[in-house]
Amino acid sequence: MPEILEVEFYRRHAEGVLGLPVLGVDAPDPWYLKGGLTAAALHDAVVGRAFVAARRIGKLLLLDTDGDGPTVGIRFGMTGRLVVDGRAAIDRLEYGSTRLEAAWQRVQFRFADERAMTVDDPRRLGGVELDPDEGALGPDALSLTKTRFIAALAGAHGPIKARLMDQGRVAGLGNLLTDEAMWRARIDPARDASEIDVAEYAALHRAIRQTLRVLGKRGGSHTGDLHPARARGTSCPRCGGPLERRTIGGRTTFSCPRCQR
DNA sequence: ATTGTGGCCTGCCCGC
DNA sequence: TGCGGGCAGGCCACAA
Repeated sequence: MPEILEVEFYRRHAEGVLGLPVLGVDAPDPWYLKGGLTAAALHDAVVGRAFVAARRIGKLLLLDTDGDGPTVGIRFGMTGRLVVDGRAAIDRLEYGSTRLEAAWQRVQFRFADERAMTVDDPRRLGGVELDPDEGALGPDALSLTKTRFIAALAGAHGPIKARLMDQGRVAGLGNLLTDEAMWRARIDPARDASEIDVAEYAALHRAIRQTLRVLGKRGGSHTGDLHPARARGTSCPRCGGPLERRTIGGRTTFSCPRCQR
């Protein structure tokens, strides 16, 4: 699913249409428009303008328009893809589909010469809104310093994994990346955040940085060392011991009870 | 205020 | 071969 790495690929993909005046907007699915946005309002807000910057905070893609125009915020849920001129930024999406069905097009921005940027989302778990609340998100995981990471988790309670996936504390980590980082840091995802000491938070920060760097190079959040073992009855790729499958923070969690303490 | 839970959505996969 | 049920999880509303 799109986690921070995939959305960063989408962001770079979106840079291909910067500066092009928007000629038209299609938004056939009202459910996909969030924060009271309507297809007519979206049309009025962006047609005649150009996107001038493609930013990203965590999993939220932000497209700034020129002049005093609004910022278009796009969330991709777990199956959303960004298609520019008929080409997807990512071919394979875990739990998604490789197909591009016309019925899955939720929002499309059209430019001259038949060019277009489309949000394609079979399961409709994503959404588009104008001027999203950027302040509700914590520091971005791809540019996260150790100091800001520790500050972001200060005072947190509950399973550490749930807090890492809390976008208000750290923005960008989803289920797969969090499991991979916790496995690399050798910390039990069920432990209470308030009982993790500073040295462990430093190790966790290093593991997050490493996970994002390595999996980013490999091509996405589904390329982790732990990922092939995300099935019942599998063993730890490090120690060979049996992996544990639990629900933590409402999400399916794989961890190694021998390696992770 | 912060954390926990359920539901949304629908393609896909497994078992019968 | 077809079909039904379970599963996937990012995000939000709501509860505690």
